[in-house]
Amino acid sequence: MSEQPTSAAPEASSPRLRVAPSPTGDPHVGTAYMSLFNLAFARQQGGRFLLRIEDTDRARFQADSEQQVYDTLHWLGLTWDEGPDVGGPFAPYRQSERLDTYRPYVERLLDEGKAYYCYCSGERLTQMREMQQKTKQPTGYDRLCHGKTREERAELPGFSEKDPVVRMFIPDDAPLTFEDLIRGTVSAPRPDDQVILKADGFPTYHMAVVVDDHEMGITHVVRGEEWISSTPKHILLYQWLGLEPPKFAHMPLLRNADKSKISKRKNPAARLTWFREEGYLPEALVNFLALLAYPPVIEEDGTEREVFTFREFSEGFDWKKVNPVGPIFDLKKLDWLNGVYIRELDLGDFTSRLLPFLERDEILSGNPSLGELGRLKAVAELIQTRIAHLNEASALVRPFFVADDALEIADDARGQLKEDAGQVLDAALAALGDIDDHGTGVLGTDSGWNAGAIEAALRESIVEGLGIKPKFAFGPLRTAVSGQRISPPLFESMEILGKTSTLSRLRGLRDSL
RNA sequence: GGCCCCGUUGUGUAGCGGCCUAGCACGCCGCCCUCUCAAGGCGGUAGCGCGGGUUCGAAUCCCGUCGGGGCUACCA
Repeated sequence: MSEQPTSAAPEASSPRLRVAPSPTGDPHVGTAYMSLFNLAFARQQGGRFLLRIEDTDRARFQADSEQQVYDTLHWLGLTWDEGPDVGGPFAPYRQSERLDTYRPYVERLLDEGKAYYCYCSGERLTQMREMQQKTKQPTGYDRLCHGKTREERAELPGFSEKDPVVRMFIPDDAPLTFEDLIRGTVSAPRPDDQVILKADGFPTYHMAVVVDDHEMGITHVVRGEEWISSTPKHILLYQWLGLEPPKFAHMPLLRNADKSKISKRKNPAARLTWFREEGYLPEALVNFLALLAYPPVIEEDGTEREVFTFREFSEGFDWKKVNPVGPIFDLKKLDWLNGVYIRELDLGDFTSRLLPFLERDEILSGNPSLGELGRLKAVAELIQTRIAHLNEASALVRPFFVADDALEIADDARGQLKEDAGQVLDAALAALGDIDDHGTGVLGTDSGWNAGAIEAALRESIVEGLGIKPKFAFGPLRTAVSGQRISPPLFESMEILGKTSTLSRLRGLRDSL
């Protein structure tokens, strides 16, 4: 193309990076991973980060996928400066809307003999490939169509009546090495005559990516390692078109436990939406993703710190520090990190992040009352150190929001009860019955019914009075109050439930023995 | 099959010729704390794939080998 948009292109000092997912299903964790590293560098350099939708594969296209990409990346806080939804100086950012853009580039390559039409049928290509594999030949198009007119080609077998595709005519001296920001000098396989324009008129990835990256002023192409082998095709296209190639950084691939490339089939965590469903905090996931293939932050005193913000990650970012080894996507550390972030949340924030999960699990409505929120906050404080995922909250919170007579006693909790359970419950009923639960403070907030008083009364009557060890003394009470074998701290739970509810539950279990 | 990328405890990493009897984090195991479960504290387990070189000296450099992965589409 003669009039390249050099005037509109940004200064060399201002990097422009992009992530370019395909809308072919649930957004992939790899997209977030690539976005994170792209963004870290872009922000550090004061450059721009854009989102481009690569929807050239019409067969695998899924309409709702694009919106999911927006949602999940927004959720993670990995936001873009230009994209299909927000626009930008190089719109449109959806390849299906840029078909006219690619055509002149293809025409030019055709005119100059760097590309040619291919009329081979799919069957012929498949057969050819199988034969090559069988005879242990390198696979690749055999150039049957090269230099032939449609008519000449039609005489030969394996001819397709459909519109022809356009293929690159790869020269013998095609450059096979390039500089990679992460790996240094990299050599890649010699390409075969790659299709650049499909029969349906859509460009393939290889054509579109080069044209778009150029037209959008992309300075750094950061993508997965799987693209190393096709980089020579892209470099060749840049060369043919007289364009300056961008810098390349090929990130290691995330792996399944068996070390294969991470896939949705083998790993539920390959789906980005999964993390939100499971109750992971976006900041924890971002931190975790950064830690894969990248070292911790080094403190002034030389110690390492693995918990850090995106900002810290971005400020110290260096391609040289990226480990080219593909990490196994092992969630253990993410679970720990998630707990760390959960504990760091202030109580109000933590409480409100619980809401969607409690609504989903039908513990609270989408519009809880002030009283419910107050109680939830009190419960939240008790469970904040006790959950690693937000979706674990429901089981612990539920007993606080069910009617006393609707509380279910879990089988394992009931099974733990010993013969002295009745005796313990009776003693508790008597001891707690004596506590005055009327408000005594200025606002009626200080009550005799508080965890300290409850604990003192129960210890006196059961531990000291009956001589039962604390561990066994409180088990039946826990079962009565929560219906569970494990629960938030007992005395605090009783305080939150209130005297009436607590006694009612103790009596309920007592009566069912 | 061909081409390419990669190789430090179970996982993620530090290390870039002597500071390494290989550090850190997670996990796992044990102990402490304790009304359950967590959280927290303390301690422990486990690694340079292998074989040759180079060198006074190698996890660090070179070669080979083995192993894993990716690509090899009118998918990205």
